Amino acid sequence: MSPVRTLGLRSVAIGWFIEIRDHALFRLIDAQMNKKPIIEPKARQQARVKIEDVARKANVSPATVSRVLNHPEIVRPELRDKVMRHIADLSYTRDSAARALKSGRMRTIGVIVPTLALGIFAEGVEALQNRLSESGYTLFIANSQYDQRRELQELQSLIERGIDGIVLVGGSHGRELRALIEQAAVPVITTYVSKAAGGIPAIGIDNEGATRDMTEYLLGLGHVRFGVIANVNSPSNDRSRARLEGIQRALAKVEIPLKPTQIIRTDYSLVQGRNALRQLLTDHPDTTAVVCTTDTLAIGAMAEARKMGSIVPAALSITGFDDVELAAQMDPPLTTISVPAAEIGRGAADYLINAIAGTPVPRSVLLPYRLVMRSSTAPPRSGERPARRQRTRGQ
Amino acid sequence: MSPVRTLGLRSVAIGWFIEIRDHALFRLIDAQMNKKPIIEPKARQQARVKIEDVARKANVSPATVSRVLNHPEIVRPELRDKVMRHIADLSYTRDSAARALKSGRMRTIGVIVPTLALGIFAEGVEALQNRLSESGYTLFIANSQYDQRRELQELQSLIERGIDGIVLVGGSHGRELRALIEQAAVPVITTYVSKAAGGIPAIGIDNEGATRDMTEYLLGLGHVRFGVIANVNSPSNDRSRARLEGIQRALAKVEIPLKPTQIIRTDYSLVQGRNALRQLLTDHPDTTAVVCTTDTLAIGAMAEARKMGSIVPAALSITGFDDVELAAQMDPPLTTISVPAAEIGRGAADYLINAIAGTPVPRSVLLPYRLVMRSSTAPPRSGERPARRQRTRGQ
DNA sequence: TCTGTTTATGAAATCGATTTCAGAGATGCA
DNA sequence: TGCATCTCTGAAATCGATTTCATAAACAGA
Repeated sequence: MSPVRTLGLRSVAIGWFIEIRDHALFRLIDAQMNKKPIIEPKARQQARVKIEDVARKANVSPATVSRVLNHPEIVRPELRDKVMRHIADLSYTRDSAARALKSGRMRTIGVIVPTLALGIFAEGVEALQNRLSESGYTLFIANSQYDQRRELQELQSLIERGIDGIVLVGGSHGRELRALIEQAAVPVITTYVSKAAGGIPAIGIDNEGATRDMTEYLLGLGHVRFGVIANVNSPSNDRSRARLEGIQRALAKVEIPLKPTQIIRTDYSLVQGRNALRQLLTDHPDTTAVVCTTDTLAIGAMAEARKMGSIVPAALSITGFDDVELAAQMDPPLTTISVPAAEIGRGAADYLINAIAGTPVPRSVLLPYRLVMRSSTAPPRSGERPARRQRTRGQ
Repeated sequence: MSPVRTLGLRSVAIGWFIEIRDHALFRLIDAQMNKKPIIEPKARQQARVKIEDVARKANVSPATVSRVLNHPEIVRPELRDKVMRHIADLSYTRDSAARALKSGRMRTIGVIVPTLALGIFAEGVEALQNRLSESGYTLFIANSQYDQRRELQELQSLIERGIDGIVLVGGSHGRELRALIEQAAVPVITTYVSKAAGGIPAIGIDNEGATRDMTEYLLGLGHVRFGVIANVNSPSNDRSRARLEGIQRALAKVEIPLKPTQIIRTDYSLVQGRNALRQLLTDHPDTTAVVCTTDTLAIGAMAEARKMGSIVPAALSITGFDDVELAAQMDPPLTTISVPAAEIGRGAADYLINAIAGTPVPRSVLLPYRLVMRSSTAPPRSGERPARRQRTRGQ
């Protein structure tokens, strides 16, 4: 192919319409034009056992074998047994591609999570897979690294794969993504949130409500000088933003100001939690309560507090969000919000299975969270306002 | 269907051959016989755009459209552009089932991990998926919950799906599983170990060597009274067994006895680590070094040590394995073995991609681990033997 | 024994994309 | 100009399982 032709194609393609260049197929075409070696299909190593082979050995027609597999009750028992024996003999398995082609069903669900590094997502995916597996579905997994553009690409790839349903995380997805889903006419559900943009059904908890509760609990203990550590840096993480809002609302309601410097906006990691707490206590040494939007940040904050000589909870109350396994084992154990990740995963699976079957399904499911009060929180040492109730706590 | 017939089939089926009952297809048949509603295929929501539609609109044959998509360089540029335009117009995507049926390639890899709850597996899967995605592959995920029987079932399901390659974890897999893989003629690689039964290629670290190093390091510090906490209860977890063996060999070499009561055999969890340490110190109060086969156990052990008033590392050295994010943030930071999980995932992906393409591939890959010396280890307070070198350590 | 019904099975069409094979048209050379 | 060669495109076969339709066999009732 001459360079001129390539140029011609390129300019035309760009000229028309920007979306054309994004078309999933074209990315592959580009790859091929650039001679990036796309893997060559290799000849099948050995003849696969086909339904016809079974049929021949059992002296029946392929149709009968198919019926034994798909509608055993309409085949005469002796014949059925004979066919089953031969199926086992040849250890025949059906070709799912052919099956999917004929039936139009892949029996496949896709999930796109921001990352698997978060235990809470890993747990949800595991529950999702287990439930799907019970119903004969298989799970495609992809991760977006909190990047909406990448989420869109992965989704495109999954849709091309012909998935029957898709599980997303969070409520903020671009219009492009919603259009893609709509056009593919694939059932979707988004998870870990209670509602999503564009009317996508959701299953999860009320993140804002949870931190509002948490903040009110701390207010109830008598705290007035708050600090917040929130991983709100990635635009697609609406969970943490909702959590931050919950804190802000609860404080606004009782007219306690929260200055920008009292909110550390950061990314997600233990080390970031450490740094955040250090900065917080440097800027506002009189802080008595730190609300974190994830346990990881809270655990980092606790580690740093210890290092800085600030006793938790006597001098400083710290709270988390997620209730990871470690939270209960910290010293002191961490007060946090428990998120029913496994239930979310199972619920998402059930939703999609029903939606695919055409069974009526609820639009969205709101699951309860639990405020788990442990010993990382206590009344402030000397409340400015009289503490409503003095609780004694261990450690 | 009459109950008699059902009975007949059952007894016959059981009578023949136990393996027959395990055949994947038969599980589905059972489900259907029991009238468990298997999801009914629903009619396609809307007529999907087919290659023929594009061909008609562009006034070419389906063959040409296919060529534009698969071998663009052999189509005349003007024609190619026209076809591409119509493809974009109709936002046509090919039916992957039909494609897979014709080409015999699904462009799909399957992975079966014991669980995703372990960060180290989640990390590996994430790296695996990312690398595969770059090459146009999609990843099926399944988990075995450390159950070999379940691993076999999931594998069967994946093979029926027509996967082009399979990633496993660990080196101990039943003969049935190996037979299944062999028969399906699917490239396979197992991960996190350096070698596997049945000649399955592996990519990972030398688990035994790692704990041997760790133990020798502790011996070098002057420790002689050891305790071991090992999650060796699940039969499929050969990693932890190898780790336990590494400890035993290192001690045997210097003729330090390790009584059965000095080895706590347990499951995998933080709480189990706590309990194990308590029991260890109850039975052997003079223990100075505890080697754990995972960080989670070690972290649990550290928490319990603190609670029991045993100062780490002054009174008790504790070591882990995996180097999870938290390990470095503990107080004191945990001495452990760093496992290159992401590298393992990437390596597995590369291996399979090459194997599928027919490129020669190495049989196995041994990756280096790192012994990360932190402050949870120190010379024993009063060495029986003279400590070779006194190190001062923080905290 | 014969007709009408039910039941069980086989032949053949079908799903959608890919690819072989053959032929139409363009081009090169004598 | 005529023949050979090359390039490009279309018709049709193909992948493997499912399912409709038709038919053979079995059976009931008269």
